[in-house]
Amino acid sequence: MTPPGPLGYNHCSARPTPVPLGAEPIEDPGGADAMSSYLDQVVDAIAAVVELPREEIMEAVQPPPSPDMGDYGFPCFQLAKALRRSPAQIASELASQVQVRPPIREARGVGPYLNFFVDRPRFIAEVLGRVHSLGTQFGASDEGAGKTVVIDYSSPNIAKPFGIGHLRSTVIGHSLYQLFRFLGYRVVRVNHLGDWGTQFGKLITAVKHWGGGMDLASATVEDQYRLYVRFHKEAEADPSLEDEARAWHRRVEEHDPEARALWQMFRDASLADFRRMYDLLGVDFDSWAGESFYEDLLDDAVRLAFETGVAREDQGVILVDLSEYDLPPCLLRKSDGATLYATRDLAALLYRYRTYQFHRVIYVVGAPQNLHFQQLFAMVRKMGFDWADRCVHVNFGHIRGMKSREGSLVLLEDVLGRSMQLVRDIIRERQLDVDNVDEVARQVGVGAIVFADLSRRRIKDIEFNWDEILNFEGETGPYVQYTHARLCSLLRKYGEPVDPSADVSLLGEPEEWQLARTLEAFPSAVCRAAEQYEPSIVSSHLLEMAAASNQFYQRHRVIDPANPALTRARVLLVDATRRVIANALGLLNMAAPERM
RNA sequence: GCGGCUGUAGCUCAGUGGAUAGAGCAGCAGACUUCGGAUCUGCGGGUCGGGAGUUCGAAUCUUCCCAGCCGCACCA
Repeated sequence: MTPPGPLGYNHCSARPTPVPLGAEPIEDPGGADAMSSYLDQVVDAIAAVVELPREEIMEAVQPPPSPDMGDYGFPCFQLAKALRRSPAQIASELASQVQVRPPIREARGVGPYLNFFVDRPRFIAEVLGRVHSLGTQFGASDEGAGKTVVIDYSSPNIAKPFGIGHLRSTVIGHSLYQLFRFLGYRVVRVNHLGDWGTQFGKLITAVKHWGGGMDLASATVEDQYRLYVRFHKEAEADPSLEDEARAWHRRVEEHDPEARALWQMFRDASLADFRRMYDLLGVDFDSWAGESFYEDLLDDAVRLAFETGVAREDQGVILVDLSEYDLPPCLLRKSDGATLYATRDLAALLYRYRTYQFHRVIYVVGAPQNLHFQQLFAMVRKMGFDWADRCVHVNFGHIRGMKSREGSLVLLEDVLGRSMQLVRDIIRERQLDVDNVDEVARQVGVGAIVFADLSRRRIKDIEFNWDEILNFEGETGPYVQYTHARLCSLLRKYGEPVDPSADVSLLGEPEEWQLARTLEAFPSAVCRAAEQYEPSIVSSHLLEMAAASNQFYQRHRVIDPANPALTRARVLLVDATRRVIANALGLLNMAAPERM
């Protein structure tokens, strides 16, 4: 389906009023594009000499491939066609015509491009001043004030243990929570637990058949999982087991005491296990209203579907015809009277709108359920609710190489455990100066797994690979965290307070300029990430900042007793970098340890 | 069969219609006798799945193929 448009942001395209010359540290509580005034000035300069709408110029201006070619570039191909002269000729003519005034320092024709150089010291001063004054709020905004976003994520089927496959929804959803909160939205985190349905009937059937000697009260999730796998194995030979499972599920729905007690037991055991994993991940929810929560609302939902004239009875089932949306019909009640996944999701969606009056509801659920959500949203639209277009399915590719029904599930607990152990090993082998080893092992070990997941665009499938996920070098979570820790170490060594009034015009090295530019671009990366519901935009920007930081660090000495002024300026840059990296890590729900 | 997603270096992936398609991993060769080597530098490696079209300009947009994955009413 076509996702609804962005949340009506004006954040990313907003043009704050240009900063007057000599302005003091910029006050912008919104924290929007700090330097868009530079782009504005460039566009103004072009607009004054070219017969093109401002918006078109804005669209066309882009950064040149190399910093020594300029800071902003305007391609002249289009003009060449209209003016019947070569683009290169036009570019150099325009270069001599445009008004060059601060903060633009120079305009130059570079081949077919009209390139601009800005006042870099001033640019750097503004970025660093802004980061210093806004701190953890650099990149944040209040565009979401008064708006509520409901995010449904993680939402595991708790008849199975927490597998690595569940991780994607959990970390993408939690990152979106951080992003939207950062942009000022009120965010309601909902874990729509899959604690209902035939899968529990299967577990009950399995325990009835093969769980004779099992101590049900102390059964672990692993025991449950063995039952689950065994059920699917046996059901291949004996399909009547499936009927039995459906019957047990119906008895749960009908409040049969025995069925209910068994269901409750399985649910409690699973939930305890899941909570342990959430604690490890640092993930929490505002609502744990799972499918069972909507039990009493199912009849109402089906009734409403009837009353609005969208549902009808057909051959013993209740369904909603969606042919007008080119979608297959959606079943709300089976012929045995039991409800389905779609029924519960419909009830949940209606409940959520009533309860939260959301500006947007986001479902972070795998791409295999694309059709399901198209049907769900089409159903509420057909029921006449105009908020149907505020519902978004944020889908993602699945993790391949595991089949939970066959028992080849990779458990999240094992992955996190091995990752954390690896961190401990590294700390011991390298004799690193870390006193809280367990805490750092958790931060870095978990961070590695989380980052691996969030650093790819969410739609892509992931092939699970131990070697790859346990590699901490290159474009990885530990790499970024290490960069941060090393900057912190540098500041510790410096030992004095950071001086926000340091003379940053001394920062003339290419690596310093490059680093400042990546810091400046952070707020707009945050915007794009939220607009596209795509945390990987934050992670790839984070990698850029880390790379720029490491290149700077490698080539230039920061603390130089012989040059205190330069030291102060570089310390300010280092401090700003460490702050922005920490902000970005926070948006990915990763810790920023100061030593590791 | 119908629909959707994906296809870029050996592998994993970036890539606003614009300048010489970039990173990391793996491989090889290197780095400051002082700020942390989980770092940095260099080298090799590309029919951007294929064809056609639109455009001054296409990895990017349109269309037709091909391949892989996913989905298509009594599972979730």
